[in-house]
Amino acid sequence: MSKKTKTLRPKARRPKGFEDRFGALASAENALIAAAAGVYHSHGFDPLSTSALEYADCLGKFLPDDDRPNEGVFAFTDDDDQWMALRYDLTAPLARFVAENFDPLPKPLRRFAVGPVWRNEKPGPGRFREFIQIDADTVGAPGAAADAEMIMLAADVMDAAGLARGEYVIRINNRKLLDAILGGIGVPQTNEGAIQRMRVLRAIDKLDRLGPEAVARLLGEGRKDDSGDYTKGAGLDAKGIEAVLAFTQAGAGDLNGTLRTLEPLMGRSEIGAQGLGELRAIADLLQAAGYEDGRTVIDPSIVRGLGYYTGPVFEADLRLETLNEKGEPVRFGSAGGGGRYDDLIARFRGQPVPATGFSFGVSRFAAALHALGRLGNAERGPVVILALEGDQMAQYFAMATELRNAGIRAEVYMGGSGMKAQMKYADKRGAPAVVIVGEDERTQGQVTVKNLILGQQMSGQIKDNKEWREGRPAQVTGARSTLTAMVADTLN
RNA sequence: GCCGCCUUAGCUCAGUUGGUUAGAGCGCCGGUUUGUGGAACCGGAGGUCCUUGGUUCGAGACCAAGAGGCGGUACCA
Repeated sequence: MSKKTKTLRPKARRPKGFEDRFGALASAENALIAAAAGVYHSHGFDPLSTSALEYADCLGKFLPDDDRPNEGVFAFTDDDDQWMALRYDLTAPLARFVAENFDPLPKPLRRFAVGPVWRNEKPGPGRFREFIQIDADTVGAPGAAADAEMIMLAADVMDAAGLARGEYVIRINNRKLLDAILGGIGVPQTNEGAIQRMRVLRAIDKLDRLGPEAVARLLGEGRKDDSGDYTKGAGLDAKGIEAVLAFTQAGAGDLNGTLRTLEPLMGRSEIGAQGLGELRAIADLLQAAGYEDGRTVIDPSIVRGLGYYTGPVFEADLRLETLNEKGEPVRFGSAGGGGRYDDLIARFRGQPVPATGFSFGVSRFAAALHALGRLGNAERGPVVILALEGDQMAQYFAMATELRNAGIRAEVYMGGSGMKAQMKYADKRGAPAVVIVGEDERTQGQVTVKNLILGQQMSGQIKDNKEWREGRPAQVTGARSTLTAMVADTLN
């Protein structure tokens, strides 16, 4: 044996895009989930929990000919060689659930769901490989009223999440309008046309980030970005590019104004008229319900990335500019979105089942709040009961129980360190107060309660070390029987 | 995936044209204070200078490759 044997230890590290959340961020996520769930539940949606894993084909991907179903999902083969995949959203599992249990379910089915979803993509600010979504969906409701409700729900969730008016906007569009435009400029209803249509959607999706000039190139031949990377375009001709861009820029302040601007662009297209009619119906309902106060706009440049949408789509955007540590603006993407997906369940059943929903991106929203400096301080810590005498633990536990029964968050110090370390611990935990019962107090039937917040304020004024040490500021001693009252008093 | 920038203590960063013992601030730990956190003073611990290879008498510094991070771009059903 050599003098020094090197111990091989695993390096503690975290996979990229899988975030630990602790303290204020974790509390914020929990609060957002509770707020959104409250909104959904109050609207009559019932909770549904489904598993993290699904069969890959049920999630809507075709099996691969080689080793993985798709780059975008985490997948592996089960013992029986079936492809399993972690869910990448909550909508596909809903479709599977509905198709599997169709007959006994009430229709329309109104359910909400919350949980982590996983996507194997490159992480970035507000983009994770594991993140929490909370969705509400109505299945079996064909009318525009169901879409309008989803949009109002989205606004309600933004309100419940603590945003003020003007800090967010719900942008609404309809996939059918774009279909009409594309039909008008000769994009065929073939496989090739579908690819072209997808490219157009992706190009439009980049409008806010790259601007109309770059998007025009993406709609046409293609674009070379600053890094020299080339992106193949959708191959539209000049007229087509102009038509698409004109469409995306047709947004005008209010709902009615935008609809009037859009009308002539649709020409005689039947699908266009249908899309306009749906938007009109949604707009009327939003106006009647008072949601047209800047919270909702029709914005033809909103397309949403997902391919399964068939009609109205919408997106909840933060209007606050977020900056990173260097003061540079950061794009977080939308805080939530949704739309109508009438064909998703038909995939399983063969007959159309109309559905519409909204998904709130909890993790991204919390990350944005964090970047905005809106999370505030971590939750205030518990009252800490110092464990000064090892044989008195039962008494300390009894005190903690008394405090809890009075609705006060409290804990007994569980470490093995001395009084000074216990005080430091309480400080680091953000404890508002500590309860001190040592031999002195115990033998006299008393307790000491120290107000850590007041003590901290007072420490700023005291210059002399001895003075603040011996002065024992911000603490009171009283009879053991008055513990709860003393602590409650300190907390006020 | 492609392009660019970056990598020195727990964190933020210094580190002269390559020169011998690698620094600061903050944080952490301890002491002043063996029953008192937070101010102050004093002290201490903590480094594979990302890794490997090369150039050199000599590399934290120069070169190459790799890894990781950040940003952009693509993908995002």
